[in-house]
Parts: sequence; C-alpha cells; structure tokens
Amino acid sequence: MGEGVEWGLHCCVTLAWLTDEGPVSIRKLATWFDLPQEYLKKRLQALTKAGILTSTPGVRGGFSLARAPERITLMDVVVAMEGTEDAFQCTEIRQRGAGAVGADAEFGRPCGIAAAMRRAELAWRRELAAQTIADLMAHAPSAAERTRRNYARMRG
Amino acid sequence: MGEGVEWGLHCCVTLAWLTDEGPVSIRKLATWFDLPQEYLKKRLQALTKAGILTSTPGVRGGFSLARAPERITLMDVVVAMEGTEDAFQCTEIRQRGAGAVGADAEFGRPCGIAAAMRRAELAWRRELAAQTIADLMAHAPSAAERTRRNYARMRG
DNA sequence: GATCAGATACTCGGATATAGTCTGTCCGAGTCCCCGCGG
DNA sequence: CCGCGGGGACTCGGACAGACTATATCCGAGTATCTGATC
Repeated sequence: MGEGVEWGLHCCVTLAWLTDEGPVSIRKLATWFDLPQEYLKKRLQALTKAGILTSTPGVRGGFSLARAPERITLMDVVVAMEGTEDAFQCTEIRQRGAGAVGADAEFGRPCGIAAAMRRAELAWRRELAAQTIADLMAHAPSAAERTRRNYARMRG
Repeated sequence: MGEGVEWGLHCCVTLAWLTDEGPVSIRKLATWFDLPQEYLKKRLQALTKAGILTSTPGVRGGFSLARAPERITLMDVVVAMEGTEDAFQCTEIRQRGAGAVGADAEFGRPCGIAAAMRRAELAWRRELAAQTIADLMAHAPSAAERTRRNYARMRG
C-alpha cells in the first residue's frame, strides 16, 4: 500500500476542517504536512479524478472536498489511490501443468483458494467502507480549532 | 500481494493430498503447476523457514507439510510470504510541517487514521486466520483422488 | 558379506540479472483572477 | 465609468528519471541415498 493513502486521508480531513476557508492550494498542503509538492499534487489529482476532491484553477484556486465528509468513506480514498483491483490475484495456476490433467469438471467451480482470499478482502473493504472522513474528524475534535488557527497564520 | 501467496497455498493443498507419498521434489511441484522451478523453490523455502513446510535433503527428498492441514491457516501462509508488516504504514505525517504547530497534546493519542486502517487490516487478518488448509481441501474433495492419480503417473 | 568411496539427486543460501512499480521532478498548456490601460 | 488585454497564480496532463521491490536465474556447498568396488 503506497503512502498516497495516508497522504490522501490526512488531506481530506484537513480540507474538511477548512471548508469555510475555500480551496487550499497544493503549495500550502505540501507545506502543511512537509511533503513533496509535485508528487502530492499527482496523488490529489487522482482523488479529484475519483470525484472526492474538486480542483479550482486560478489565483485563488486549490483543492476542496467534493462532498460532505459524512459521504466520503475510507474505501473511496483507498480505491482512488490504489485502484479497484484486489490485492490477491488468482491466475488459475490450478488449470496449468501436469496437475490439471483430467480436472476439467472442477474448473466449472470457482477456485476455492481465490474464494477464500476474496472473503478476507471483502471483510477488509467492508470495514473501510463503514468509516467516513467525518468519523475521523469526530475522533480528534480539538484538531478543528488548531487547524483553522494554523491555517490563518499561513498567509504566504 | 505477490503471486507467492497463490503458489504457496496451492502447494500446501497439494502436499496435503500427497502426505502418504512422502516428500515431493521441487522439480515435480514446478511441473505440477507449470511454474518457474528456481523461483518457486525460493518461495517454498520461505514457507520452510516459517515452519509450515519441512524440506528433506537427499535423492528421495523434497517438501512436505510440517503439521496437519487443520493447523495451517491462510494467515500463516500469507505472513510467511509477505511478512508481518501491515500494508498500511503510518509515517506520522501529522507531526510534521506547519500543520503540526501547537498540537503536541494530540500526539499523545494514536493517529486516528492509522487506527482506522488498522481496524480494517485486523478484519482481514481475522478472516484469514479463520480458514485452514483443511477447509480448502474440504471445498474440493474430488481433487484428492485426481491429485494422487496424476502424481502416480508422474514417475520421471 | 560388510564396509567404504564415489555418484546422484536433492535442498540450502547467496549472488546476480531483469522487469515493473512506486516515488519524485519537470515542463507546456489551460484557466481564472487581478490590475491597469484606453475608450 | 466601462471594457479590454496582460500578467500572475494555480491546476492539468504528460513525459521522464531514480529507487526500490518482485520476479527469475544461476552457482557453490551441504546432505541423504544408492551403487559398486574393496577387504
């Protein structure tokens, strides 16, 4: 799992705190977390393409949340960053080589190993889909005030 | 997730079917699934180091299961292949940059984002730990007979 | 017949090569806003 | 006072380089079994 997930989630939470302040430029976000500006931009563009953020051009432009924090799940962010593919990829090796001889009848049924791994991944996804950016905000309420204060001091 | 997980699981199930036939050489396993022999060997060595397989040297040597299929979980195999590290790594970016100013009090508590991701990973691990090689065998009982038959034909 | 040396087949561990992905940087193009100039 | 045009700030999309990991191969060393020669 790339670090883009961590970056994206922190940025989403921060953008949620700063909703009233309008778009936040990529330069400020990079300074905020001390991250490489150009690469962070690339990752946030992926969130934009996924419809989680909106980017507004122009001198007062930047990134903002595209919808309410309650409607952005961790799953949304992870999928935008890492793609929809499962971590475990079944390449059907059971159908190859000397071991597969005379097993055609079994191949009608899905591979039991792939099914087992898929069950685990579904549990993971279900857990991610059950939590939203708003839940993360509720977990650290004192951060709201501090975030706005630090952001106001950041004119530059 | 590397393909070693898929290879390892299929090999474990096959070795479980072939327990009575003694150790299975890496050459036969590679032929069995049409996999690159040398690299498969390297991955199975990881399973051996993890105590899931045993390797016996000598002309009649090869790999065997180190314990009963009921006592080998999918989690064991995944950990042996991929390591114990979580997929999501929290690098504590909340403590860096301009956004962290004056937030020292919050840093006593664990990062909410890391905690949320960890919950999801625990659900994944729990699901993997709940399934064993024996469960996979029960899922495709007709494979037992076929596996032994194909293996017997494989003298060479 | 018993014992030992060599051959064989296999694993182990390390070294190395190759491919692909993740991370990071850079640049040209497009867009919006601000400001000043000219009517 | 109003409208037009230029410059600045920002995003977008793509191209590109470097680091790291997964994949794959190869080799030397060790070990157990078998064979055959020797006593």
